[in-house]
Amino acid sequence: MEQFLPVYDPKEIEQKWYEIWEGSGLFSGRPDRSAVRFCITIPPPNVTGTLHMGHALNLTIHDIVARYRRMMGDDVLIVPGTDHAGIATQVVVEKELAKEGKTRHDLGRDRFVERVWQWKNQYGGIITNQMRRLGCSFDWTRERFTMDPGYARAVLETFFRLWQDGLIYRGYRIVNWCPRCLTALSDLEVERSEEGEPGFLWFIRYPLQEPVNGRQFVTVATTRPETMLGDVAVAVHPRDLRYRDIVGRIAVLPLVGRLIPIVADDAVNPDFGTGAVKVTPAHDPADFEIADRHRLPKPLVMDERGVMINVPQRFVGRDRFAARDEVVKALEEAGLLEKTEEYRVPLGRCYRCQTVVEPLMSLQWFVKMQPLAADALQALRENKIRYLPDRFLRLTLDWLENVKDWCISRQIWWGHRIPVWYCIDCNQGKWEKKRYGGEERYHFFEDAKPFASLTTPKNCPDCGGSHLIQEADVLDTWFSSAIWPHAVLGWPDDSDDLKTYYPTDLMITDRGILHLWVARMIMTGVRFAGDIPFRVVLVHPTVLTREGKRMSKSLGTGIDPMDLVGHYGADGVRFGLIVQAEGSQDLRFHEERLEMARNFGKKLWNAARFVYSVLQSGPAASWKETVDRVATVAERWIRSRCRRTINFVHQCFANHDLAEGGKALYNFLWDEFCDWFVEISKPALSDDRLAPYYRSTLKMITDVSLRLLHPFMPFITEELWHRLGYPSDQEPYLLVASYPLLDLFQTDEEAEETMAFLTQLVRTVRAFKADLGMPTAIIPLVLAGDERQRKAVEENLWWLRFVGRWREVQWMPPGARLPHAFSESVNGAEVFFPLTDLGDVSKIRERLIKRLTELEKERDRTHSRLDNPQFLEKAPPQVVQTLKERLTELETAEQSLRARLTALEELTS
RNA sequence: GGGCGGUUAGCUCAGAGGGAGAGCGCCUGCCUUACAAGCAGGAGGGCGCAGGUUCAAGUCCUGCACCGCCCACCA
Repeated sequence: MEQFLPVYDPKEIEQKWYEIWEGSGLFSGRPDRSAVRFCITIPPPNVTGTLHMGHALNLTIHDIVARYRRMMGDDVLIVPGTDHAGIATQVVVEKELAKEGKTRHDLGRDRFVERVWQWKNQYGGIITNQMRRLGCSFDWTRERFTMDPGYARAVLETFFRLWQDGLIYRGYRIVNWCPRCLTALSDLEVERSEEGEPGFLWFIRYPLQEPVNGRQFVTVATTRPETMLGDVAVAVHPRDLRYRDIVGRIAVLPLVGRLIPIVADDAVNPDFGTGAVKVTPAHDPADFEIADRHRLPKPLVMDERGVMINVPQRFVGRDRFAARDEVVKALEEAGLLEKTEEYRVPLGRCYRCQTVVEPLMSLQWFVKMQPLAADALQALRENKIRYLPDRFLRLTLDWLENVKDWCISRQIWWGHRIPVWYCIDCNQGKWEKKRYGGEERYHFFEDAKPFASLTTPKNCPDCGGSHLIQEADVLDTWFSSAIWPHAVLGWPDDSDDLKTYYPTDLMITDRGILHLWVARMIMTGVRFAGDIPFRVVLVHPTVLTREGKRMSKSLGTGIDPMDLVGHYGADGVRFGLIVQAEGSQDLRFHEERLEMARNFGKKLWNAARFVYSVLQSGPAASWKETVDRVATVAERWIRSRCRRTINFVHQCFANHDLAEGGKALYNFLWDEFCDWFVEISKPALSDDRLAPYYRSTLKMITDVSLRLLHPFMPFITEELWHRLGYPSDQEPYLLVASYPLLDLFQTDEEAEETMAFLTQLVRTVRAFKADLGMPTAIIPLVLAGDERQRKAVEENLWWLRFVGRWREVQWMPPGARLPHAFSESVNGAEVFFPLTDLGDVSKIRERLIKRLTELEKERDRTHSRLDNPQFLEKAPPQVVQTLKERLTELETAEQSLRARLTALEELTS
């Protein structure tokens, strides 16, 4: 056994153990072993990132579960990895370039992508090292990155199969466009605030070409007047009587002079604004559909940067917001602005850079979602995947039932380039060279014919020509993460890992990415890997600030978990976080909880130090000898309590209720083991007849406790386990030691009952002394009670005197009273304090009176319930019975309380 | 606009039909030979509001209020 360090220093032990563990290879999955498999693929964080509190909680849950299963003997595989996070990473590197006064276009595509790789190689390890610092026992030999060659192959394969199944198409649609990132975004990548953002609703008069029944113009309302330059119609509801006579007539588009029809369309809400709406197909999704229905053109009036194009000279080249002001001004000048109202505008913002997203018509790639959603829906309806809490299943079903096609193309450079090529020769007249974002490139029209290929083709499959141009766009990052579980296990190859570990057991995630990611994994898993990707989706709380706000770096409300690890140790952060993650409630993070966890660590350390010194001080009996003999009540009690704790913790793991499990261990170790058993063991250890057995019990309970706690606090438990000399050839590390099972100890009702009586006795005496201001005094006692109680006290007097600071105890028969003494009753037994001078008894009197009032209240309540004939008639007899017993108890307690009060008065008068 | 959560001690949260709980914080006393990041004792609650069901309601039902999340093209 090593020498024991005097103080607990997390820093010293955490790094050491992680290196030893990782070096031991015990984190690795072992398909060759015959064991129950347990596999999780972690949600890969962005390579660009550093860990935030949400990750810390997520990873802690992963690792607690992983360590538990490993100790239960399973073949555990937790696959870690990172996501290339297309836009996010590109934005970071672009910012770096900006500092050098460059843009990505200065470098060009290839050099820029190279630069991102450099950046990834330099900083990509930060976040995985942070996982290590947290203690995550993941299989780093299987670490994956979503742009690794193998993974890229899986991504392309997925695209290719979708292509072959006819689920990929290209076309003009209104997409969410970020004019800063210069790319399309999926609906899920756009953030919208609940109540919109402050803005205006402008009412614009569109003159009619010819007056109708005296009407000169039609007024439309809009929040985006600049888009009117691209209007192709005015629409009204077909049954709107106000406008019935102008439907089919022609209006003159102000500022432009274009003649546009007035059409009737169901999509118009007659109750909004004036009931007449301008139709701008290229810049509004609803208008796009109206235009389709009425065969109207779709002119673009804004380019990819949000700059006005194809508009009258006055507005050309203006930014969209400047153009807005200018259009309003021009309308005012023309006397066509009827009025302006303040209005909250529902705006979307880019989830990466917070720029206001522009609905913009552009040529994009889409996945037809319905067939994929159908696959997922079927699996979910067959209850193949359990959601915890299960309400999230409903949410997912709703989303899948209403899913819309997925825009998967992104106009950025960092990502998986879409494996589609165009033949220049076959597509004559269907392309042009175009400057795009400062870069010259081929632009293929909607009717150009591309082909998909898994490898870079040399020749056109149709004409054999070699003038091939690859699609410039890359795939949405979520396209590649959608295949994560099977792809990291080796798909599309039929690898050993895939065969062994797929479907995985758990998906542990925040609810924020339930659709963005989890639902899509189910779709691709079912379709391409032939089965659901995971059996259980565990949705954990979202970590909020203590005020209940979102944690975010930009708001300055984020907390760096690594700072916390520095302060409280990884064990402290893990434990402090997990006990806060109760239920499915969001978690308002309180650092005080980490303090609690750190204190717990120190408590554990000191308890172990005590056990260590005890084991040094003399021989321990074997465990067999210890249990085979007639043991003391305290030993039987701690074994019984320990068994209940083991049972409870297993249940908690089964229910994925880790907070409860952690708290149960905290309570067992602190309240029962440290506060009682360790104290009781002190006098036992100075008794030669008991010492060897108590050494043995302390050793055993400590061993079991460290095992139980290891998943939650891996470092300190491993360290203590070694310092106390528990490792063996079969169990070299606590990491792979067996998790305690129920058959280790037996429950012992009798011992628990006796101990409840004895500890209550001790507490009562302590409270009495505290009230008198003499807590450390050693006082004599006289007890009155039945034979069992007398026997219990006498057999345990050796420790009762120590922990309770009693002097001597005299015994009287039950019911007997010691005259001129104050008394308290405990479980029907009576404790007398034969003190000649009680001193100041005001506190005692106060307490007695308070308790009496409470008793009276409860007695009255109980009484009136028992007086109620309906209650007696309808309530289950058992309930009535226990209530009757309760009443008797209350009455006795009240009597003795009154007697005690009287005695107190007599004593002090 | 629709949907889903939440409202219990000063704070963060458990409790899901029959005697209101934990941690932290607070008060009092203790440097008791593992531990003052500790030990011992204690105070503190109309369980959001209003109805209803029931012998019995934090607990079930209805409505309302406030907080938070998700979804939706209402310009």
